[in-house]
Amino acid sequence: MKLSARKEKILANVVEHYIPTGEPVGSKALSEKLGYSSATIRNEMSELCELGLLEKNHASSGRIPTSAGYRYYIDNLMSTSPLGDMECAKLEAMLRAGAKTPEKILENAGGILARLTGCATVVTTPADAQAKISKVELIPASSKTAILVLLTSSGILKNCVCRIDIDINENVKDRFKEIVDKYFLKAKVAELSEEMLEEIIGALENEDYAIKPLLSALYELGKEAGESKAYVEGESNLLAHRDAYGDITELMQFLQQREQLSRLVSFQETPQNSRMSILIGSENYFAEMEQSSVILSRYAFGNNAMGTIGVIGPTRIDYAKLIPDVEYLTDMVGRLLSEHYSEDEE
Amino acid sequence: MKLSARKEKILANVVEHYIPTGEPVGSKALSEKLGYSSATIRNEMSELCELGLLEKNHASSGRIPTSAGYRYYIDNLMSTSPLGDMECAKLEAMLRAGAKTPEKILENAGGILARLTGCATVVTTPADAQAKISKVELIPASSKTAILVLLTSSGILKNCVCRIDIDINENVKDRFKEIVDKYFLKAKVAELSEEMLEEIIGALENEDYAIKPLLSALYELGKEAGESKAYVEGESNLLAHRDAYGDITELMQFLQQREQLSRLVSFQETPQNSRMSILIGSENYFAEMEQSSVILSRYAFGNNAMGTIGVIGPTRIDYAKLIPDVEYLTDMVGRLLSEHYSEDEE
DNA sequence: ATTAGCACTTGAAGTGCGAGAGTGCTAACA
DNA sequence: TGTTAGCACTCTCGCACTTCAAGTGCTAAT
Repeated sequence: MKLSARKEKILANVVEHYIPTGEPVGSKALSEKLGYSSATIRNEMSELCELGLLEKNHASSGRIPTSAGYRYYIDNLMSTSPLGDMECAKLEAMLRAGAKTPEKILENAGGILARLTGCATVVTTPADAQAKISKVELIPASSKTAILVLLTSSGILKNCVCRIDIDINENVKDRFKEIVDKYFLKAKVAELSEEMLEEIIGALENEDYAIKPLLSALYELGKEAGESKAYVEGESNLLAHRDAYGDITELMQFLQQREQLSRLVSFQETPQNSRMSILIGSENYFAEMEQSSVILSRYAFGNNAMGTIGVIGPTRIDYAKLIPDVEYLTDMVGRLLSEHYSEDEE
Repeated sequence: MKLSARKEKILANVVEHYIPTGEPVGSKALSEKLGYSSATIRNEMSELCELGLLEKNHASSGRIPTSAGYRYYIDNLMSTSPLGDMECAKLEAMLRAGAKTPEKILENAGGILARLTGCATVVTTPADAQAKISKVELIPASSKTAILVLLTSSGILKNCVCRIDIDINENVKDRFKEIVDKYFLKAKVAELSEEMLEEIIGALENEDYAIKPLLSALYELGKEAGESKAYVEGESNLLAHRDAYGDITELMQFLQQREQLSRLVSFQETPQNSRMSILIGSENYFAEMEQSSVILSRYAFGNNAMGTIGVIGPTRIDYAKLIPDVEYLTDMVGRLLSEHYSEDEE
């Protein structure tokens, strides 16, 4: 669908007026700005309504953009400008300030983005379903407690504490190492399965049966390394945009369900071509997100591991400003994480 | 302060009527219920107002309890009944379901309590400032990355990934172990200080200087083990109680600041006698919490480590129901964590 | 000490009305 | 044929006004 130049001008003006003010825009205001009479504008707007790009709140009020309207605007009309050097430097400094561990980098990034944009942000932990288990360590912490550490080929590291009911002596360690070498090492995390775990446990000899908890825990760690987990930050920022929502309670409740969020984010990953993904209002799969837009971008580090960072706000968020913000922050996060994990460069 | 039996009856009835309905209660309703004439009730209520236990929203509407009113009610008039066996069993099952790691136990408990109470919950990680560092492990993960593990005498375990710019060979390990043994092992985490860290780093010989990041990271881990961190769950539940708040935005924003929350919770720890702590409305130190109440309880496990679990809701929450809920859940969490960590029993 | 009665206060809810913004449609115009 | 002017119509919003119910404080009687 290609609009006439004049329709595009009108659409762009409606969007750009509506986003900051939240007020429906009428024909008169545009007529002054664009030099056509209000009647002409009205005719054009009426057609834009029929095309599904604009809509009215009630029979007689100004027009506001529909999801499709925003979509057309973003894809064809909007121009974004990259962040200024000053701002980049400031963000980088903030991001580096608390960057002691990968978890903190992500948490920090979410918080910074939330403050920067005044919206809620979602951050997912890095994961790579294609990664292979490259290292497993078992460290006795006390006589019957051990720490299990797992490292994948893409640089993802997971660990947990595990309790078993026997002494962790050399024998146990050896037996564990044997099983790990045979079944877990070099295995793709995506290919770990309940069945496989049960098979391994089933094959345990009697005296080795006590190490079952270790194997279960290891399996869990592997699974975790393959699946990214979503965290939300700055939800309360959305309360400031309450006027853009009918009832904001639904949305807030939705944002507290991590599994749902993971799905929300993973849905975006289908378009393989671009790193950015924008879903506007009704484009979102979830009914609770109908009045919201999501701007997502992927970060990557190490060998193929990646996660997502994004903002969630009302459909009338300032796309032109937020898109570069999100983009820059994901870049930085990827870079910081690489610095943390990489072995060879730097 | 001791009230007459009749005043107590009136106060109790006001509180018990106001909590579920949220409506100010007038003299007429009480007169029917208590058998005194409305005028008598009015006189008594007027005195309760002067005592600061009741107040009016506006010159001519029913009375509602003040913070002091709730306080008197809770301390002297309220009776709580323990949870039923059925409910206990259900909660225990839910809690055990996802209880694979200590972190998950806590997260899970927060979520369960939030759903159970319809309020926000706050959970702090276990910490013990008096604990000593009992074990430190350094595990090379790749040529220049290592995992650092720290265990305290009270059973708290912390770990992180650390990157240094030299190969982690036997030499480095030995040197690190030497320093750990000398300065960190058996040290109280509360006594770790920046100065001490700088002193240690200052004393490094040239060739050892590269292990500085390891020492910094270790210091951070020790600090973390001594300080508990607060997490909130179920904030969106508070939106359902919006009518109990003027503007809920302030509160929501407050709940997102982890440092503030830690303070909110640590303030409660002063009364050493009891495990439970209830702060009502203006009893809270923070202005943002003026319209909220907090019910906190401590869990403990292992050797002296403890944390807090609690609910946050409007001042007119159902104390009689929530107090046993919180109590039971903290007990369970303590027990579950003990099962995870304990070495000797079970 | 308790109660009945009465005047008064206050907020909530409903009504009516006019202003303002904006639309759709028709007819005139270049 | 595309554009514009004009007009009747619609809808929201704020304001003033009324009414109603609930509840109070106070005084006087019991």
